[in-house]
Amino acid sequence: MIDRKSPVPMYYQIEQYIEQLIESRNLKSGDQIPSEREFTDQFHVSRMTVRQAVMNLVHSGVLVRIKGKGTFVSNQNKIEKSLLGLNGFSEDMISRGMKPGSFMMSFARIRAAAKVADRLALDEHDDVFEIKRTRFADDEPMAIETSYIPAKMVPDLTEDQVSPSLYQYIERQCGLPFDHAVQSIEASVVTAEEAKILAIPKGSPILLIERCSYLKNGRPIELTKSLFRADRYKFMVKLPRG
Amino acid sequence: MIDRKSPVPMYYQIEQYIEQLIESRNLKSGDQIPSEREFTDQFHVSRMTVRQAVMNLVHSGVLVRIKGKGTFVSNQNKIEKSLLGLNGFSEDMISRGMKPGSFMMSFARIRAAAKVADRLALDEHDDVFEIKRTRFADDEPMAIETSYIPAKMVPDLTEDQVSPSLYQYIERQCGLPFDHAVQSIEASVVTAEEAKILAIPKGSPILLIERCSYLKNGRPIELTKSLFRADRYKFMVKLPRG
DNA sequence: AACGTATAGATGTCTAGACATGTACTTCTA
DNA sequence: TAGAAGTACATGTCTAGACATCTATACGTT
Repeated sequence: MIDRKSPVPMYYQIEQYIEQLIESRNLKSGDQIPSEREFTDQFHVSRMTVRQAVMNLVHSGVLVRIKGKGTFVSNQNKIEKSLLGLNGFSEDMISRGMKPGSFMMSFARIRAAAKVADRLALDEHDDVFEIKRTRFADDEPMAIETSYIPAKMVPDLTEDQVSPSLYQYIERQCGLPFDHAVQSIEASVVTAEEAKILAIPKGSPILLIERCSYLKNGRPIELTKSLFRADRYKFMVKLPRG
Repeated sequence: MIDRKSPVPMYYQIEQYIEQLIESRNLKSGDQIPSEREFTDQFHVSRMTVRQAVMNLVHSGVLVRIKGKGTFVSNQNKIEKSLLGLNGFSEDMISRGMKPGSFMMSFARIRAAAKVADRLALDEHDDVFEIKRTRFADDEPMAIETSYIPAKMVPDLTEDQVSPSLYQYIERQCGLPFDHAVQSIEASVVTAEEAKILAIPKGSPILLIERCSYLKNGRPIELTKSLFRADRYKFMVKLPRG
């Protein structure tokens, strides 16, 4: 179970062992894991080494410790998790218990406008894919979304690949791992045209969300501007301690 | 510097000492902090105790360690940090390069309304402090803020303590460490009364932000509802990888 | 000048204990 | 029967070391 001769530190092997127990559903949310003493006996390592493994998992939110009681698998549910992380529209709607839908209004390869080129750190003459979609939740229009993606990063992008999940295509097919996104949220009121698409009265308040996603290497990979109906959509986010 | 008789653990005292060095700009971004050995000599504690303090700050992103070289203050710049973390109005405005101001409209100890009691996990008959403030940025009204704090958690709260920094009072004076906050952001339009306070036209769009802060022990400690002028304020957030 | 070795000093991993504190339960006592 | 005391066991804090590994530098040797 634990290889003392391995160059992989023992505390890390124990970490992986615990995570694997959770992954394989041998331990479920809220379950108590073996005590430090039990791990000490099981793996023949000192208590401090067990603690190092367990504390790492506590810091990353996988486990929760309660003094005098024990250590438990975090029941940080999916909705909490989705508040913390980077998700596309579909994942967002699913975590809210709604059925996501999408209608592509246009898909084109165009020269990047100055503002877009600036945000995506491109030269003026570089191309981007521009994807305009109306987004639905439970078959009602929820948002208007316009995405820009540098053509040189994802040269073979087609309309078909966008539909299932743009994020998964970029991450898995292209092997470009996401790192984080910076999002800005403003309030505004709809124009007549937007009101028509979203099926809401003229002058209704809307949430204007702009998101720029970055890869692990620091390069921006996607800029998305979204207009959400304010009567149906509330943006939620969980902020860790400052 | 370090009080061995204090019930506050030594590793935590060391944590606060290091954070204070950074706060007071004695240590700047990228600076190397004293080595574990030096702290051991300075505070007469064992190396493992120093490590516990330092590793906590590494896990929370304040410090970065490089094997064989040393431990350094994270150069995650302020604006990045403020996007990721939990900040009060004043910190938020300062990180935007504006001068924060505040006018207290009311400060009272009242019975919690049902909605507030629910969010703060209180009984119906529990008291809360209600703090209503108009917030200014560069001497112009920017937001209307109403905060609720359970009276039993902070029984001795007075108007004077709120003014400099409510967060610091709770965290340092009361010894109640924050863990995270959950924030929801909606768009709406102002009422006549609100428009007057914020000095904007009737029917202007506003950002309605509700924040509930939680302590390390999981208990909610603060509920704040804010109305921000949409023409001046944009909410920004950094989302780590999903 | 280029390369390899030695060394100092930093963090990384690990041990085998100690006592403190909180929780749950049992047992004793008034 | 209610409350106090005890006890088992959990995590929390802390020690004084050990050896490993990595970085940077100094110093020889070729």
